[in-house]
Amino acid sequence: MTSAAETPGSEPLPAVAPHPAPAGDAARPAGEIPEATVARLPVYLRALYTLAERGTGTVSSEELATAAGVNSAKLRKDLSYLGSYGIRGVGYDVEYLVYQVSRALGLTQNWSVVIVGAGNLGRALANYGGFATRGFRIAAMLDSDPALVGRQIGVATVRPMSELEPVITSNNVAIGVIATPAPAAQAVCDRLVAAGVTSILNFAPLVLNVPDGVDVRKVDLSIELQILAFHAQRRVAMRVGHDGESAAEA
Amino acid sequence: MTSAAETPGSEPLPAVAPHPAPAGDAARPAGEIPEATVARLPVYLRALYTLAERGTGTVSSEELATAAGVNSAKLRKDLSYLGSYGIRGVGYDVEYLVYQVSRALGLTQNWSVVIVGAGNLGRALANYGGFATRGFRIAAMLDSDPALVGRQIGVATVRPMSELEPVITSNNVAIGVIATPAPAAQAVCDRLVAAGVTSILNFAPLVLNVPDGVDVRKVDLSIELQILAFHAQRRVAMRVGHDGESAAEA
DNA sequence: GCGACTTTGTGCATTCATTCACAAACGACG
DNA sequence: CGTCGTTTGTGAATGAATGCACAAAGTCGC
Repeated sequence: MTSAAETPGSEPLPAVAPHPAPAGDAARPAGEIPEATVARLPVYLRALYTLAERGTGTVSSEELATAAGVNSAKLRKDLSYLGSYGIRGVGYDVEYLVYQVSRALGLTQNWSVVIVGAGNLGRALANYGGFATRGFRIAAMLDSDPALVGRQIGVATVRPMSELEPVITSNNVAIGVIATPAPAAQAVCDRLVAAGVTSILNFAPLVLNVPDGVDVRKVDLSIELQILAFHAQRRVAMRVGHDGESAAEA
Repeated sequence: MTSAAETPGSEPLPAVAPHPAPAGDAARPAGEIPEATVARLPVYLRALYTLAERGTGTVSSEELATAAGVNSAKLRKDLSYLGSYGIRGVGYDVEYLVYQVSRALGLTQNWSVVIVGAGNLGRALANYGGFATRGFRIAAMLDSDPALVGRQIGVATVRPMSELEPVITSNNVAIGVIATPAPAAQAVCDRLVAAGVTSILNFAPLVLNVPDGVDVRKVDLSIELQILAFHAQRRVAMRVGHDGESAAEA
């Protein structure tokens, strides 16, 4: 009973439906998925992949929520923005939900990515397996350091910065990853944007300036650590405060 | 980043509060700082450091907000949670505000950090300058691979996993960074928690299970890319919809 | 075919976050 | 010393996200 979870009854469930929308599930309410939901969909997707590998055919919102670390009402509401893909009394078909979430996230098409900066971080990214398996292809890896150019890193070979524009246009690259030191990042960003990149993932510790229509997300180790420090500090302060006064409740 | 920028000159400005509030008291105005604000404080802090290096003495909420990429009302409200540290008609004293934000975030004390996993990512972290300059000290770097043990990476030498517990207790480590492959992460996490770590920064692509009282933040490349893909897809869909082709829905 | 049981999807209340808009506070200047 | 322009700090309004609680919709046993 691992697979064989075809949609019961009427709908034949197309394995892959790139463009055309089947009349049945076109019930996207208004097309608008809240940002907070979008941020959680990849987490659900990963949990679903894990379940699928384990051979699970269907999963309840409760189980999936636990696996994803959220509460079940939130998960159901999140999924409801994509459509009504569960079966009451049963749960969600894992494979079908994988497809629907992937489609909602835009992962049914392949995305080409360039990574700029082949330092430690760039290398870590290039070697990170999670890229290819989710529909992201590293079109090129670039660095301004001649000593690095030509080196093979993961599946990519480091190329000189001069190839940035041609690589982007010829591969139709929409996503750029900036893994350079901070001083170089804005200039790199400008070149990416000028070459047509509209989505940027920035690892350099600064605020990038981009024109409207360009989407930037940042990943910043230092910021995450500082947030942790804040909570750690507060924990300590609370403990001291409670111990100092009489502990009312334990 | 050398913090030894020359003093702005206008004011001597001691390390503690000048006029408004008495020095170093623990009397936080109203205690609770919203989570969203905490997440932005490090951004402000970095912008402030940049301004300080440039020799700027005071900054208005408008300027600082621009530098940090937020709107000025939000910035003022955020800062107001820390106290009333601006001067009306003038702005904020940069150095003073650096101190206040640092204190709010708990960065006036030093935090010891262990990094588990000396692969590409772990190495990138160890070489990342942003650690030491913000009050974070790498107490140790650990890896289970004997081939890596003993290698010098940045300021740290890779040690065997067996030293995890002693290092944590003897250095009073409160923060652990997990930069291992996903399959190893939960076990590492359990050991960190058992050894007394209460704050964890997780780079492994899975949801960690921790007891109450332990704070986990995750950084996930794959998730960020997927969020970018979602928006990129929507941009394309909108453009197509406008041009006339009817593949917009679903 | 029917009732008991399970689980989804969602209306609603509540909490959290953002933004507006303005009075109060400040320096400058004559 | 009073007026003027500037900028903060914050009530109040708006908007987004969360979580509860339950009806609707399904399965399963008999």
